[in-house]
Amino acid sequence: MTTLKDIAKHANVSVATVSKYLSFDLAVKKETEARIQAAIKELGYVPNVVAKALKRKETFNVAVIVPKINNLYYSEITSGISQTLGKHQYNLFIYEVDQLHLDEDEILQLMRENMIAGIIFIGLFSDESFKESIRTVVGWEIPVVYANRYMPFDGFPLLYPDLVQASKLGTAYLASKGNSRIALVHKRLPDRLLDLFVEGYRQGIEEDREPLLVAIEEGVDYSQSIIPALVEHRIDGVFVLNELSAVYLAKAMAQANIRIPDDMAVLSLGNSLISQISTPELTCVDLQNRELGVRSAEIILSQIRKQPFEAVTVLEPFLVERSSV
Amino acid sequence: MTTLKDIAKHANVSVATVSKYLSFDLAVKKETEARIQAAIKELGYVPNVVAKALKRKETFNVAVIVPKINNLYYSEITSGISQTLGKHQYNLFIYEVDQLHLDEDEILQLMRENMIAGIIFIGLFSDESFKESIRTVVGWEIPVVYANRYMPFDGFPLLYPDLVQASKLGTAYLASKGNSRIALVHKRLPDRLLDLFVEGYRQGIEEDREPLLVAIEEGVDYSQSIIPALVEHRIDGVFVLNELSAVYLAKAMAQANIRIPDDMAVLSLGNSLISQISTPELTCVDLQNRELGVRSAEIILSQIRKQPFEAVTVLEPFLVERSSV
DNA sequence: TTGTATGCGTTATCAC
DNA sequence: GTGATAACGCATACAA
Repeated sequence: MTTLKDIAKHANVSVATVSKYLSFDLAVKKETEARIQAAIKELGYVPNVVAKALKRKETFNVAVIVPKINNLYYSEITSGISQTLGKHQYNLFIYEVDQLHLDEDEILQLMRENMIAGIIFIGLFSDESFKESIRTVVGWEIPVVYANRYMPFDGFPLLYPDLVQASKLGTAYLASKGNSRIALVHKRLPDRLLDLFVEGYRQGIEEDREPLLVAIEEGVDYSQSIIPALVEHRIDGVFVLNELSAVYLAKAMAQANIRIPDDMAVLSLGNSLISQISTPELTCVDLQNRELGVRSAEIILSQIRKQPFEAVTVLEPFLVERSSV
Repeated sequence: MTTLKDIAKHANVSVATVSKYLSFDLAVKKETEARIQAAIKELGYVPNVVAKALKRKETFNVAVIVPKINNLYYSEITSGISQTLGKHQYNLFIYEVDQLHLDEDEILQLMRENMIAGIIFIGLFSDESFKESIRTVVGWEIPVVYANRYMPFDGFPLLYPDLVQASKLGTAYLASKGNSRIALVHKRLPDRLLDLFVEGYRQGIEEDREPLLVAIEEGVDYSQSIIPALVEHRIDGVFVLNELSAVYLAKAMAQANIRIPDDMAVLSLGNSLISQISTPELTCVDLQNRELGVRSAEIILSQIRKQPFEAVTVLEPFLVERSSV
């Protein structure tokens, strides 16, 4: 392993000169530059980022804490993060909380021990996961962003899709296709979030009417509980607030001989591969997950570099037409 | 930031004592132990892994180099790796070559600069991606494994599924369900791999007969080119060597009013969520991707710890019955 | 324009 | 059992 010292000796200059030259801190004479460059090439110098980090008290590593890696929803976000960090020469640590047997506190401990430059938390829709952890980390003055989870600003940068707009877009589209009795189907969701969707629904149908809300309990049989509820209320269009559930619901409809979209239209929230693969292919609202990742990374980088950044970033969803509405 | 030095001062012992005590190198007196523990608690000591790495010339970071993060096939492997590394207190760096604008050499350079403890390359089926990079890294004496890609042993540990067995399992299952004219449908694949699948096919049908091989070119319309070929040869069962292609093929069949499995059975290679979601749900051969990840991580750890490890690990696939065969 | 010296927080080698 | 002290590879304040 050749070090700065070796280069310095070989080039007949001091370590400081080489160090400064390499970090563009110092204009050296053409001649010294040549000698340094020659030494670097001859000896095959590889800078030691670890030593640099120790000295500078700062690494080039950013951590992403994510509920699940093997899930297209999250991995789209992660991929956006990876792309952006890579572009700026930052490395990406991934911690999958689901699989890791460590609890959150242990993970956070790891962050400090490793002098992580910043942490991106990717939250669940369904609860305020990580919120306490984020508070802790903020207390340590480590740059943080909280992505994917809607909540009022609480001192750390937030990024999430505009859920009201998403709901409005979806509902309006269903309505525009002649569906007048639209249900919102969702997995367990806190009231605060559900209210957002209901608000968007109202804006979408341009009337002051409440949608039928159907909750999917864990492990239910769609044909036993969801479908009958929809039929009973003579629903002609469903907006499913979870992509996978939309797929399963569409399957259950097919089994029950309900034609999509003629008997009932199905629109899903989220646009990963699975909406495309489903039969029929699902019309959906795209939440811009990749962009969410990209922006999260940008905000973390701004913080690390002590540049200004947005406290709250709201992503604008858009509609993707396929054949289920 | 409190350091060993602070602890030492506060506990009235030397840095060396604290260091050794904390790394279980030294049996200290009950009394000194108490004082050290008290100091650690009072001052809130957090060990500095970066300093440790510099001193020990070795980090606890393992890198995974993967073609694509947001792909269930790869992310299942990655998740297995993450789980296993986490269990052993190693951190996981992820580099997505597709998205990163860096080329492979730059990524490798990063590995050295960061004193990565080991690298797991996840290869493509379709070509010997990364092979040259791996050679380079081996030259640097960094522990390496090559996962997912079949090839003869070449000096570094290999892990891959038993493709012959996978093909045999699938073919035999198709045959057992009364399908006698079975085609192998695949995306571009090197001959060496294709031979493996053909070999498995032979073992599966227990006859010395060649299967019909249908190649899917990039961007083709399944109903225009693949389906007619299958119909023309009066195929009654297809084994699709790529999960996503299987889904698209099933879709195309439905459009062409070919009933699955009655007119034609479809079996896919790979068992991610998408086989389950497809209509009909696809019977498939599971390649054990998560287990592949787990074992890859174990082998990297063995290398890092200079323990013995398997040079070649072959994963045994198994059949998952659903309704497309 | 270049060099000297010090320290980042830890481990490891001695010595006591 | 415990303590000085010298590295690890680099950056930087201060000299020259």
